[in-house]
Amino acid sequence: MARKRFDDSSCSVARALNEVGDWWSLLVVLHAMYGTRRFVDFQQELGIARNILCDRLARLVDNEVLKKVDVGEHGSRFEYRLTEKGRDLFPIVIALRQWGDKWNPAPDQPALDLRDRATGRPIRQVTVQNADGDSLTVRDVFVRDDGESDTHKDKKQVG
Amino acid sequence: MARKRFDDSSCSVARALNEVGDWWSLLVVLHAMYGTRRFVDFQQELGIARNILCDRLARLVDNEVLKKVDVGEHGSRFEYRLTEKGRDLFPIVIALRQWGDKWNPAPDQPALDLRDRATGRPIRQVTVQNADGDSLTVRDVFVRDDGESDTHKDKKQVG
DNA sequence: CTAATCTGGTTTCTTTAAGCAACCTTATTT
DNA sequence: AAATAAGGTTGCTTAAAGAAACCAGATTAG
Repeated sequence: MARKRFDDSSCSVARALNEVGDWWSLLVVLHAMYGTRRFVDFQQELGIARNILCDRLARLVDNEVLKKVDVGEHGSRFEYRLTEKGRDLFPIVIALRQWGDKWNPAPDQPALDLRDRATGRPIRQVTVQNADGDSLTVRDVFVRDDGESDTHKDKKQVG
Repeated sequence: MARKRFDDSSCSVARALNEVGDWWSLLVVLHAMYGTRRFVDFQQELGIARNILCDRLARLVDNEVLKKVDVGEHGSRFEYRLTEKGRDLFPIVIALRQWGDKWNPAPDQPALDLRDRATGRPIRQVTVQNADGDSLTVRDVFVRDDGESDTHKDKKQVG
């Protein structure tokens, strides 16, 4: 597995995937959102190998998605907490969850029922929206070229 | 790399990552959204090894994210097109792009300027919203337990 | 009509990462 | 004082990723 790196890619999706796009990283972030903070807890909840967890935590800390906090009464006790950058992954995690619930629902259990703490009402489906808040599909969006004026040329479709 | 599978995981995020959570799959989907449909085009645009591309395309087809269309005049010409399930990954891809643009902006190029085809105005930041359309953070959301009544117990924080 | 090229792969080989288990060090608990 | 817990590290095995060569059927060029 000589993984290809995307650090230098001009595509921000590729660069994002470089930081959180492997099998474990987003799950670590997800569990951090659930409230998990300790090495052993991540390890047990995820069933991840310890050396891999070490590596992932270190990379997430390097990338400033997590921060390692010395919470040791006398050292040697740590917590991994989400940074703002990490918390900003929230829409991505939720969108993934909703996509999974929609297209690969668990055979038995119902989907997690996520709600607004303030009102107790369910959250909305995560969507891409225009300035008015209307949901958009792939086909409704185009890439505006760098110096594009008001005349529309061929509008490229895009993700 | 004896990768761990999450097919059977009760967590829909894990199951989603099982389908599109590896380094290449989401990039293939992204380029499909850009309009790419042919094997060679994916290969050149992504710089992916051909055998890996084969594998990823096959898996995405298996998972019904893509469909393989025989567009051959006399066979032996194929296109890979997004299914509805695949197109439904749009918010995830856009959220990833926005996250990448925000936290790891490309040194030189500006971020892609995505706009609503109908109005020409920029799209919004993808967020998690409550029923009224207000944006929510991790802390604003909780998991409602299965048979939870109206009395609130400990509301678990969640992603 | 033949040779070159394109498309969509498959095969082989090498490198590297994932997984597992054992071990280790510094607290803290019993 | 011995046992346990936290947070790793080390070494080994397995499996996946990458590179490059090869291949067969269709198309195009000469």
